[in-house]
Amino acid sequence: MVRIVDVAKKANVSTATVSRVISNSGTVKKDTTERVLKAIESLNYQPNILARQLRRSETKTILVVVPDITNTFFSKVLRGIESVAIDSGYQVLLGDTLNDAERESGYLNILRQKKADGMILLTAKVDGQVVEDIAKQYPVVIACEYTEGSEIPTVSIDNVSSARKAAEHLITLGHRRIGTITGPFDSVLGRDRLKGFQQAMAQHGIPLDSLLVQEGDFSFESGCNVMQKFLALGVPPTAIFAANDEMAIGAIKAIKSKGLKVPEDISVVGFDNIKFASIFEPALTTIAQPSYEIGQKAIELLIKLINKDELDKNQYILEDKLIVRESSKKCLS
Amino acid sequence: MVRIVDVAKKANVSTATVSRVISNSGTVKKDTTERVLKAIESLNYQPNILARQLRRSETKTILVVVPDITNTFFSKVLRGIESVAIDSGYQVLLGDTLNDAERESGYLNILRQKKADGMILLTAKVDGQVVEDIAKQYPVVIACEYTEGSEIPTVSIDNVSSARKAAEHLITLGHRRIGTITGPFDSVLGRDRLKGFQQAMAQHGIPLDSLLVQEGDFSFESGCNVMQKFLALGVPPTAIFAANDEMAIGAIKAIKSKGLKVPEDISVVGFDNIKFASIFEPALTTIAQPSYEIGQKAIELLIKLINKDELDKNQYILEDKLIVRESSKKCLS
DNA sequence: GAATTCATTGTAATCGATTACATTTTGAAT
DNA sequence: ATTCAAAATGTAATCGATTACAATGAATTC
Repeated sequence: MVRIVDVAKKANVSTATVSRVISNSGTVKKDTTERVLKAIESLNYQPNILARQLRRSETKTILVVVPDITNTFFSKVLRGIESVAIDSGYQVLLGDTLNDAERESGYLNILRQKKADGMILLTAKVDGQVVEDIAKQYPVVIACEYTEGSEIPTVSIDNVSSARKAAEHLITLGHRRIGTITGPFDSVLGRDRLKGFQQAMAQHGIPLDSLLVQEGDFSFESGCNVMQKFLALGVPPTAIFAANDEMAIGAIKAIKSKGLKVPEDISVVGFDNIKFASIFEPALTTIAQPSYEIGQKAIELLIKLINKDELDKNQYILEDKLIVRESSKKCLS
Repeated sequence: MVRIVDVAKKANVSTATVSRVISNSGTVKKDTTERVLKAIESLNYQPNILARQLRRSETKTILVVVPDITNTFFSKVLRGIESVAIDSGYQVLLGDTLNDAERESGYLNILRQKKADGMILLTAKVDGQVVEDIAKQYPVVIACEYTEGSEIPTVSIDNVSSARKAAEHLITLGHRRIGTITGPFDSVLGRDRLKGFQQAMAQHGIPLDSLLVQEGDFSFESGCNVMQKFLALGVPPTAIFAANDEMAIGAIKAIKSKGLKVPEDISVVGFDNIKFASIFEPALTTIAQPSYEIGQKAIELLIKLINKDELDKNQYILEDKLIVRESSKKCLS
């Protein structure tokens, strides 16, 4: 292995000078620089990043904790994160929690052990206090989710108002008996989207039927299962608001397999606008989150935190958008 | 920051002893161990991984280079990799190349700089020789793709025979005029799947119409575009073999938008069996790759390489499976 | 009781780059 | 030619854990 001393020897300078050349400090004479560069080239020298990291105590790595990497919403956020990261000289360490709180907390140690300079959480299942504590000591940004009263910088859409918007869309179409497949109650996301749904219903004076509020876990399967329960009710809902697209698609599959049609018999609205939402048939009416941009903004904030720059604010709310496609329609009954 | 010397001082031992306790060397007396553990606990000490890495010159990190993280096939492979990695004490550094060769080669430096102990490539767009050279110096495993005559360990299915199987399925159904949407010709994957297709046609004595072989880039959009070209032909094909599911779904969308039906008018077969293949309508006939297992096997091999264990063989071919669903049907014309 | 072995612990070198501080060189000013 | 500041370079400490080697002490053997 070629070390900095080897380069120094070859170029007939000290290691300090070589290091200066590498880091472009600008204090090295032109011909010395050239000599060093030539030596680096001829030895095919690559600085040992570990040594640099130890000395500078920085890793140029950030940890991204994702609940489900196979969900294209998250993978798009991740892509936004990664591309800004690379351009800023950072690498991305991946943590896929499989929606498991224990696994999630395991990843927190990576920060404590200084294996990453900061962390972006795309999920927050573990105890809020634990995250708060970590965030006091290390740079942390939460994306997608948002915790009230927290000091941790956040990038997300306004989930409550988006969910309200989605529900209002259905109400405006004349639906009254609306079922909702929520996200897990132990996630803020799940709770917020339910809250928005409830607000819309309340504002239009529609009483809430607790049978029509069922918890899902953001998976296709859970959407399917919950919908089957709805369909088994004496009076099934005429419309469904699902807290994400995967569950919405699951619900539609369940509806279809009962011989019913979407949107003719039951309207369905999803959330996220994953890649597949527009491809699926019927194309899904959904709330479009600016996934890529959420990722970009999150990493920008994180890098500012790492550099101890001031943030102008703590909570960045990006614009969402209701995209009306084929899966929702006027209520006929 | 708490250092090992702080713990040593508090427990009244040397740093060596603390280190021994941490690494479970088993040579430390019971009550000393307890004393050290207590000190670690009370100081809330976490070893600085950077220092350990430098000293041991290992990072316990592996780099995974993916062509497209939003493709659920790759994210499932990635998930397989990550779960085995975590269980073996490794972390995953993510490299999303966006199908760009330049970006891909940028990631290779991570290995050279010792920021990862090894690498798994889920793509290989860069010059084969470059990869070969890297693989001579560092542990590298290629998954999904496979290069003939290479020394680099590989995990994949037999793409040629799988593609042949898919094409034969269509031929057996009576199709003769079969179009294929290939992967990019600069990827082995694209070439291998085309080769399988050609073999099947040749074996059944069906002459190849070069108009019916069109290059795609594995994206939904390219599937759509190529299909439109096929449909504009004087005699369009009665069946399509697409080199991955995303393109197959794109093709089906194009077919439907012309007012034609799948499989009644045109049969379509895909490749990969992504999450969405069974959900889409018509459910996609496709080749199922054991994505999760490919990931697991790849990381197992890589860890063996890192530990300089012997591999019993260099190329692991996993079982694929033709899954016949709704998108393919007997040829009527 | 001396010699030997083994278990336990300590001392200090080491990984390789960075950088504070020290020293030398350069060039301008007088 | 001398002085002095600025520029360029060098020396050596440093980051924090690991580990080769050394040292100590206890147990065992003869």
